[in-house]
Amino acid sequence: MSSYVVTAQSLKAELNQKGWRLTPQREEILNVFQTLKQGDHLSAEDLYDQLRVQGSRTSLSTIYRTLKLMARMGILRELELAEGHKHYELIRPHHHLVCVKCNRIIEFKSNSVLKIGSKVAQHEGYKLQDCQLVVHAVCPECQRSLVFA
Amino acid sequence: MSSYVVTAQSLKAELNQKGWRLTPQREEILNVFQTLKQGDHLSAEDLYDQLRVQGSRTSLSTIYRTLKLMARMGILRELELAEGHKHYELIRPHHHLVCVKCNRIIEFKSNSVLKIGSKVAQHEGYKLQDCQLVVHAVCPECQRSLVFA
DNA sequence: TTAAGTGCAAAAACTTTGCATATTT
DNA sequence: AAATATGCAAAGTTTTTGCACTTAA
Repeated sequence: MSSYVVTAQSLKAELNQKGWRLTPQREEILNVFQTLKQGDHLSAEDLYDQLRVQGSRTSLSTIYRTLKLMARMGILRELELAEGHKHYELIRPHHHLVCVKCNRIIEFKSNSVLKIGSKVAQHEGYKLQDCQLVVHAVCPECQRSLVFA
Repeated sequence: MSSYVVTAQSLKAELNQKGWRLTPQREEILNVFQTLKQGDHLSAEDLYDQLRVQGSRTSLSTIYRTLKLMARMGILRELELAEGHKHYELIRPHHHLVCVKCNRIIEFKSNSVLKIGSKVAQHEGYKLQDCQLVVHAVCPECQRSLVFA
């Protein structure tokens, strides 16, 4: 998977190779994801707000376009862990344990899962881009609470 | 995972236990999923159309409400495999290999994945509800085509 | 009987698009 | 210079909600 280390440089190279361009907006967006702490993911709106805080004037349209582009390129992973809208994060090999009641998320790693994903992809002649296990479960606190018990 | 065999009866029991009700609409919706062939998933709109064909007058509102309810109960699995809207299917232990370019989907099984999921959940004190691996990759046809190459 | 569920229509939330302008290559 | 990208505003989709009426338990 090519995306373990994406830099503005490598992004530019990859874009140019396809006749596309590295714009300040795309670079800013990549930068936000790169400086995000592990386990965080952003929605389009989150990203918009964050960029505003940094003084950027990038529009929501551009954000949506860029998010989709980078997801297609295999740089960002699109997540639908909780209710509502999509979230994005840089593709890194890790997985999610999500509480179906309170949406709390624990991140974990597993080489075995990656191996299984690679094997399946290879078996079908697919070229692997990302491999993500989502475990839905009820966290200890929610098991004790009576809400939706 | 309790949902391997959901029947109208067991659904009614589970609902009543929480002070909720089994309505004709909920039963119809469950029935559509039960008669769906393996590998199929429905969006809210799909389900609405299908119910219409069968002569049901169930509203879209009710469909959305029921889908969300059954997903929370651990009967349905919420999927966000392709672009656009959510899809739903009965929870069965299986996984998805998705082409990131054409969205073609191959379904596969893996006991190892389930084992990993169970172990992680248990380790954190979570009560397992569902465990799903999604492998994103490029299918052979799309590797050959030049679109987004 | 009565609390939960439904349908409708309206609103909200999220995402995409057309077009004129600005920018990378 | 030429084609791609952006911003804006408008439109499109998908999902949620308020409320009066209905219905399962």
